[in-house]
Amino acid sequence: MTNKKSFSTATEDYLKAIYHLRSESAGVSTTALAAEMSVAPASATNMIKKLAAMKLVRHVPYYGVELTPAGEKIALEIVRHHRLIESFLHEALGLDWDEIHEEANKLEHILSDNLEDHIADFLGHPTEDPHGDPIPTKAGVVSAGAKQTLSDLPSGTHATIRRVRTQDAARLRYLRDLGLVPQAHVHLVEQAPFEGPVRVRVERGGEHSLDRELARRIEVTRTRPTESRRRKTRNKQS
Amino acid sequence: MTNKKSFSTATEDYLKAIYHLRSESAGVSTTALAAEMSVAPASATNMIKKLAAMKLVRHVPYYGVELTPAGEKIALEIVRHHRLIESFLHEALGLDWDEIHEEANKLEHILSDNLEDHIADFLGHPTEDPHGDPIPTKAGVVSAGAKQTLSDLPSGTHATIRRVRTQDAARLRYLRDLGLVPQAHVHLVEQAPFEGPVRVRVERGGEHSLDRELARRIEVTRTRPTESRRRKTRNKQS
DNA sequence: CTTATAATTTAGTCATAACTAAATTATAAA
DNA sequence: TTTATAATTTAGTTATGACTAAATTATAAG
Repeated sequence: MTNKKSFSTATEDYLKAIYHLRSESAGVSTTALAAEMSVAPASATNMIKKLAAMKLVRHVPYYGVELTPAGEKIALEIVRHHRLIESFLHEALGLDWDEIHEEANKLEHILSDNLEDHIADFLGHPTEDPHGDPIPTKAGVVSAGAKQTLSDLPSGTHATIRRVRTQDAARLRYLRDLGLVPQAHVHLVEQAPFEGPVRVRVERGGEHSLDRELARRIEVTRTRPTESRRRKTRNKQS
Repeated sequence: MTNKKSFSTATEDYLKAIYHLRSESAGVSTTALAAEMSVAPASATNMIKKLAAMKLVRHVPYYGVELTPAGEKIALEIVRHHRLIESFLHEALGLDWDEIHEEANKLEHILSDNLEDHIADFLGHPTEDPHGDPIPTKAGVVSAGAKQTLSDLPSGTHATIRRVRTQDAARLRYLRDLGLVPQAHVHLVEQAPFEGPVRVRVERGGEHSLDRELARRIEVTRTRPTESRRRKTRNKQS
């Protein structure tokens, strides 16, 4: 039980990147991986070969890579670490939600099992981080996202924000200032045609126009305007 | 103001080790440094030359190294990080005091200025960590230790434990079980001759014999017997 | 004053993970 | 089908920081 293999920071980062880039259809291309890692394509090729030798990825030259079960296990562990740390930094230490991603990128690699458990206990075993990203369980189970985005909603509908898919600090600050954070209730006022902006009213906030690109990064679930919403009181979801 | 140089983990660890090994008199020997770093002497020599080239240490071949002001500044920053993290892990997350040293050894290198500040705020800017080790200020000021140890106390005296100078997990667990932790009040029952054991009674704990070697690692300040102690023991001199 | 021993340094290797430049393969256009 | 372009891989280099073996320097004993 003491034989928990240890991998380099670089190895873990590549596996995490592949995990984030993967899609159902095809493998992850060398170029995409290199871009995600901010590294020259040749460097990615090199690393891919090492990962393949370690049986953490499958590599079909000129086609792409995909994670093996062993590789995915490590990737999920890192993602769990990352999101637990983000939650902790936000909840316990009051870091802003645009600061936590970069910190977590460094801390995720040196989080011991023991410390991970203490943090999870402290937080009450959360299932999502401050951006609404699901936190994999220790066993490696991730709750499926597959949500609508602000960009998909018909105008006139109401929704609750569930997840904000960006780690860009400037965008995150902007969205926070607008009140567009997970659990916020919004009313979709208008969808401009021709991929134009989306107009939303934020409960307890103003009305704002959002770039379509950004709107697509905001995942929501539709909600009906509730009694409590109309009365401006807190509402409990079932 | 954005130009804060960044050093490798290895560099920081060597500087910290030199800081811990330094004495007023002489430089730190290559062998001692290599031992502290668990590295071959030749590796230490190599690193010393790099550190000297970076003007972080002064090196007199075959004599030893010592930190330059620049090197000491970095060492103190790492020591501050280390002790703040130890405090945080203990206070906020409830890790045992024998677990925190190893965790802090990893975390100290990747603590951002921002996170450091948040942690210090959270803890209320403590001046000592859970072992009683002083936490350097941001400016690099360390409160002097220079205390008596349990080994120096005349028998019959009372004292308060101020600092426990070991990071060995097993010893720390042992001392904690005996109640020999900072702020604990003790009564020195007997000093056995010929470097024999030290017998102490711990307030709200039992009476124990401590190896002289270990006793020397426990720093104390003399205190007069408290009300509660006097009522119980009815035993004084001084 | 030599010599044995201990400490230290030098020299040369290895592994990791980045880089550039050149070669190769795949894909799309003419 | 040939060819231009884009993607990918190969080859060789670099910087860190560890290692061993050999050479050097300092120290203490006879």
